[in-house]
Amino acid sequence: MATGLRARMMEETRAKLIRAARKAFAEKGYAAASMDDLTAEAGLTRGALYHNFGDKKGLLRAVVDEIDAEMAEGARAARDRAKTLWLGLIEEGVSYIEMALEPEIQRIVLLDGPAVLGDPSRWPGQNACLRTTMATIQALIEEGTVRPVDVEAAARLINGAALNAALWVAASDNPPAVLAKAIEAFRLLASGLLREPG
Amino acid sequence: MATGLRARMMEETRAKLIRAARKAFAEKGYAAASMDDLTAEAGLTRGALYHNFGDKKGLLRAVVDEIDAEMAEGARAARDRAKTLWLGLIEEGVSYIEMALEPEIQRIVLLDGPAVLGDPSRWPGQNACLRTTMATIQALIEEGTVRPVDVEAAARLINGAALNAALWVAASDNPPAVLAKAIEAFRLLASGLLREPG
DNA sequence: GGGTTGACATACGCGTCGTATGTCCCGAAT
DNA sequence: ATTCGGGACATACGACGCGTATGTCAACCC
Repeated sequence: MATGLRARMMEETRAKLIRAARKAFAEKGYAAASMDDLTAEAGLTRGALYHNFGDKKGLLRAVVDEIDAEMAEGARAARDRAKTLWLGLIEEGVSYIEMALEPEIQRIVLLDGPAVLGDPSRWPGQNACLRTTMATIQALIEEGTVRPVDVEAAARLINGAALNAALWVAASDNPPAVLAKAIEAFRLLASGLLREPG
Repeated sequence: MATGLRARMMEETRAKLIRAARKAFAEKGYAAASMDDLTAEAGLTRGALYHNFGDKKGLLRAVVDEIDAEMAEGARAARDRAKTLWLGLIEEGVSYIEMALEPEIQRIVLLDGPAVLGDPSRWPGQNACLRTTMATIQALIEEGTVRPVDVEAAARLINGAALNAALWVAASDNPPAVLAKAIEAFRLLASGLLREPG
């Protein structure tokens, strides 16, 4: 590949900035995070930031894309561990609920992300989470397990329910107990998609 | 009630500020809305703002509470127009989806609200929307139509799915068509709560 | 090895929030 | 009726943060 020295340095600084941004955005929220402090923490200045990401929103976009990819990867792993495809869909949802308990994901992806970047389904990072769920549902329909339904609509609703549940769980006084209730309700709701109710 | 002149003036300025805030927050978003412009539009200055609402977040809280109450009222009306209680729950959800198509609700309640004020279930304005759905589900369980399930969990998931669907619909290229798909998928999902699948 | 390009630092202007201070008028007490 | 206190709102001020414009130095190309 013969990646020149310039390019390697560039990737390094981008990585450092994204790392610092994940920390700052998660701890203080997007609005309260100072670009001066953030870049200083990364051992750089705002010059590097505006050169690499254009503006503050650009940095958030990069951070969200990275986390989104990690979430999708986790969900896919959860799905593949399940015995059947249908249980895979359930585990995928449960996985989202559990992942969203992490403050970093809460704050950045679920709260600030949509507010600053707009509707998640329009994110250019292609929204890996949504695509993963859509693929699973598509397969379930072809398999005959799930009733024919618009794949994107179902995926959106399922993910929306899961992520919203996670927000609720994380803000509750007793997360473990509430998590159990949320998962139970999620199973019930999801079963509405089944051709033969289980 | 013998409300004094002072109190009446106060209510008037609060109302004027909230009116201007709804407009500004909806059009420019919370972050980009200038308190100077906003208060000027209301024929006042920032002094009135900080006296009545404490800070910018306080104003947003007041706005969100007002809109939340209006949404809950609309949902209740939709529910009461339905033939059966179960159809009432569906209509309530559909009502949320349709209401959230208005940019004002989108921007203020669904995007900026959670980002600035945190998890909606913790909003002091008691989250009228959620309570309305909870009441409906509770009645459905007592009626025997819906399987026993944690009421708050079910309501959170149902509402989350609906509102998330609305975000998707509003951001789509062809809202009417997408709206139909969303409603269809919503019906399916909700039917998962039914004791006897229909 | 000199010129060019690009990555990043530094310096500045502009706008905004929150507060501290000032002003004026309603309402009550005498 | 006059005075006085307090509350509602206006004005003035300080601090901070974003984005841009300008500067600098090292890496690539010939």
